[in-house]
Amino acid sequence: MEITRRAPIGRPRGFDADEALERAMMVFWQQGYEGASLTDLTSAMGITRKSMYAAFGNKETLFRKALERYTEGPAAYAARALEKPRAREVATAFLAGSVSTTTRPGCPAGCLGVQGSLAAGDSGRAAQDALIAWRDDGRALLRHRFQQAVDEGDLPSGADPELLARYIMTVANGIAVQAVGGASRSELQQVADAALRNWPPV
Amino acid sequence: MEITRRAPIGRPRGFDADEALERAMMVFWQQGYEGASLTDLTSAMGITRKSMYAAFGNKETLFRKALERYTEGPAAYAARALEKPRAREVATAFLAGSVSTTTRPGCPAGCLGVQGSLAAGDSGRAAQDALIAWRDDGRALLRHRFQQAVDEGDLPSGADPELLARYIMTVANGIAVQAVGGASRSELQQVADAALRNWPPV
DNA sequence: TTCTTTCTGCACCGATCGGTATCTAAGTTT
DNA sequence: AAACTTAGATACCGATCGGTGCAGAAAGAA
Repeated sequence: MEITRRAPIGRPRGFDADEALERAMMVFWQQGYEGASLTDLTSAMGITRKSMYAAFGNKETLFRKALERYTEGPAAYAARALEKPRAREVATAFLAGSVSTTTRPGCPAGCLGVQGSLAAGDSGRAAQDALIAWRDDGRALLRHRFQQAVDEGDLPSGADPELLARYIMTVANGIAVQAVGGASRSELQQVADAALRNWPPV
Repeated sequence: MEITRRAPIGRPRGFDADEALERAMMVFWQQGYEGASLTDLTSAMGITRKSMYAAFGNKETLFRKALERYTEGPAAYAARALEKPRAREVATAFLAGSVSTTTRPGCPAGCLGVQGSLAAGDSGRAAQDALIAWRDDGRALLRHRFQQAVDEGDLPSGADPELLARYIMTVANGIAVQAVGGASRSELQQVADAALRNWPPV
């Protein structure tokens, strides 16, 4: 069985697909799905329409790939937060990550997972649904993590993991909206601190 | 001086401008500024493009008038909340109003002041700025109200009106995002209750 | 009646949308 | 060298965008 990975026949791609995807992610992050035109995207990516279609399919699949990259890049704070040993640290790290990612210098303000997912015309409905599912996934991960904390005695047995997860997600979403409105990192960190002040004691 | 309000010359308008504006508000509420096309708007309003332009100017002024109507209609809970005698009641009523307005049956989920204000292409930037200013206004009103509460001794002297206002606004914005994602009214009211659990005692 | 204004309805404007087609040139395989 | 694939550039597709122009009818004021 030949498993040698041979190079594909033909002229190799002349651009770095990862870097192009990174640039596309930034455009979607700032302008949302519908607000980002193909002209915006391809000129930021430094490639032609044809190359974009050959490499990524179409605008919608490009968006989905950009969202994946966002999850593993700027939004990786979420996965890291979930690994903290204590539920309180999970919540604290999640909100702190949300604050720093939505206010990172050199990146668009706000959260790609929230931008442009609220209102949409017909053409953006699929992207809107994808982002709603994305946020639901994040909330489910938090819920499972908090359930685990209850099982371990890390949270009081009366604590409601579903509610706690929704609460944290709500504050994080609000932080993203505030960031687009120009709120500074320190202002939002104060809000995050305030939101955690009523965290259930062990 | 003649102040008699005489009827304007010419054929009178054949539709109810208030009702047409109400319908337009609903479309903007659901689809955002850019996501709402003139075809969507005028067909919901039941009038032609020409009539719309004659009555409201253009799409942008129509949006601004719809936003005013929203402020005085569905979002009037904010003004009512500010009149409560105690700061705690202000915060409670503000969040409760936010929950009920973003999940009202027969109306789009979410908040017109948040929808479509996060991401925008070039054509939607003016509307985006208008909505950011709208949210800033709301936050300023809360801040002043909480400052007054501090002055009256209704809040502890160490309380930070700026932070409290931003905190409440952040939670309300997050509630709006959650509502678009399909969260129910009771789920969001629980979140609002949780957010107020750490309100400063008198 | 005459004037004025807005009505409805439809065609139309230039611009942009997402997406393709076509060309030549270039690089890597067999 | 032959086969293959991609790159870049440009022009184009039908559809839709926000916004107008024009026609004729309708209704109130002069």
